[in-house]
Amino acid sequence: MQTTAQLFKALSEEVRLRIMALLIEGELCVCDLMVVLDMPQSTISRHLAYLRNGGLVTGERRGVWMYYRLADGKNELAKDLLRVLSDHLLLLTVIRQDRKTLARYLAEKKSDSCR
Amino acid sequence: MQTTAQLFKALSEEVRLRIMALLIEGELCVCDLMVVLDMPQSTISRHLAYLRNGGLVTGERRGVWMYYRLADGKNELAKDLLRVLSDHLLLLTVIRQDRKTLARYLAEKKSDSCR
DNA sequence: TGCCGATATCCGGTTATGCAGATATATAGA
DNA sequence: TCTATATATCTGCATAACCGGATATCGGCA
Repeated sequence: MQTTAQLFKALSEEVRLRIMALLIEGELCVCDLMVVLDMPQSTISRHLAYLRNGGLVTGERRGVWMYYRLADGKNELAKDLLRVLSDHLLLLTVIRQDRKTLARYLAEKKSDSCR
Repeated sequence: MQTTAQLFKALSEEVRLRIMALLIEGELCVCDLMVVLDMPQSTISRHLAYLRNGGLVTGERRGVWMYYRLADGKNELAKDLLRVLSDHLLLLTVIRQDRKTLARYLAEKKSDSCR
């Protein structure tokens, strides 16, 4: 119950929805998100912590970088919500814009480096 | 976008999830919810306002009483979420307990009166 | 019109959450 | 071990949301 409310709370914030939408495309590290969303590192990191606690994303350290991806965990509700949500998010202007920014950024970015 | 986040925020609170679960059974007035949830009127009313603003429920005045029901509105996301959510809520202990309390209360309650 | 009960909104106090800069932790490489 | 970089957490402050009691609004009825 507590957990269910927490799951919704994790999704109740614009920045976090934008992060979720970007992660639908595939895993990203914190510095990728900083660039695409143009926000300070501490802000990104704290929002990721919310999503992590809500069981929506998982982080994996790979060398210096933390890569985040959508959680494909045991949480049935999270999975169902994500399916419904992703269809919806793709219709929104902000999200489409973010995706374009991400694509442009990934194209320029040297592989293996984060800058 | 704003609206999407607001929708999740409306569902990010235990009391509001409990209200939603009770309304799945059918429409209820504020005083019904006061009895079942055992909370002061102002609290119930304010939570209903959140749900109303999120487009999740609608209220209809009938005489002195306001009856609330799940919104079957134009909001596609809300509809999808509700479908997913209701399956999930029925598994939770708190929700099952509330339903029992509601059933007992409705059985005793004189029809047409609110007490 | 005037009263009463049902509901919505206001008030104040407390707690949670937002942000951004500062600091701590962890890893890679010299 | 020392340094540099990436990320997480802490700090301080502003805003929003919680709660419950008090007050305002609205409909029904005399």
